[in-house]
Amino acid sequence: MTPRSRKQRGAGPPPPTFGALLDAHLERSGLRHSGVRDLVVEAFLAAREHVSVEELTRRVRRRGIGQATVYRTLKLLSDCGLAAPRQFGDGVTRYEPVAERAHHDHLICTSCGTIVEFENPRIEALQLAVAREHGFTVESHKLELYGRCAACLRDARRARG
Amino acid sequence: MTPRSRKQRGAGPPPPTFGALLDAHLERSGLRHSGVRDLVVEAFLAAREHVSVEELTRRVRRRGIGQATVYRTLKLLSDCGLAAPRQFGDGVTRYEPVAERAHHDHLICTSCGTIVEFENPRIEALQLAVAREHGFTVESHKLELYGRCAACLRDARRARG
DNA sequence: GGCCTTCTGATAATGAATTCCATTATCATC
DNA sequence: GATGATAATGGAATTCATTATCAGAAGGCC
Repeated sequence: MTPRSRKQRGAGPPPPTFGALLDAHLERSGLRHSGVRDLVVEAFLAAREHVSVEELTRRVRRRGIGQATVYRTLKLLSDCGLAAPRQFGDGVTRYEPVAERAHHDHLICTSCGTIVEFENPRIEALQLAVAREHGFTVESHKLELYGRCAACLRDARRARG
Repeated sequence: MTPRSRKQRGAGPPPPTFGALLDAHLERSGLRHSGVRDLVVEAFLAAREHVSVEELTRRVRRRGIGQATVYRTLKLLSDCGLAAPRQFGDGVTRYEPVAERAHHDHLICTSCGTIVEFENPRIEALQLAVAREHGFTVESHKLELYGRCAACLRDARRARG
């Protein structure tokens, strides 16, 4: 058990960092550290939007990192719950980091592709209630609302009249 | 304009049938009728679960229908809003008929793959409210809750102790 | 029936995701 | 610091779902 980065300051439980959680998973699974993986993770965290493997590969290719490794790293992060894969219907899987901030859901404009994030505790509470009614426990969820954003609605109105 | 199946009985607006809606779309788009397509649609409606192209093809192949046609037909139904594509994260797109009953969402067991449908008007109402706050209009949505079903929870408990 | 267009089935093509394999890097142990 | 076992890597090859192509069949109007 590595004792590194076990800082405990002030009141409340110690906040586990992204790196610490990843380390824990690596240890648990008998995996190793690697500089390449660190670079991919770093680039992943730096890209704050929902990033595809292709996009992320483009950002690390100049350092000689291949896309197979990017696939593997994102899958690794998904496995330990540090990244969430999302499919918005265009055939490519996008990933976003979790554990940095609260869970959120998405509004997707079917006209221009804009993605807006939101969170709503009341919806989350109702989800848990529904699951319990069916005997389920909830590990994760996806909520996506597809429609037209304000700008596209304005454009549509202007074009019509 | 084909006047077929325009039955109007009792009070309230006339309920457009699945076939009538499809006909309207075909006419609007300058497409034709075909016996093969009718067979695929029939098989699609007969399979009430969320069906993949592969599964649906298996059910119509003995009548000489190829999977390219199944893909095309399901895409056609999606285009006119009579089928809804769903991706549950296993890489295959599943379709389900709409316009037959109210919209519903899904509980997916991450252990055994069971899919349970539910609907919750309060969640739907909150979704509309959230969208309005962001200036969006909602055309459709997807809500999926991933977790463990009652049976798998029971098995897990038994295996543990 | 003739004509034009759409539809169909077989198959090739596409593209995202995974796997293979030879090489390299990591890390506990000496 | 050298060694050995094994995970990690990059590029190519492969898999698999989906889409495009094309020649021939079928729908629908005259």
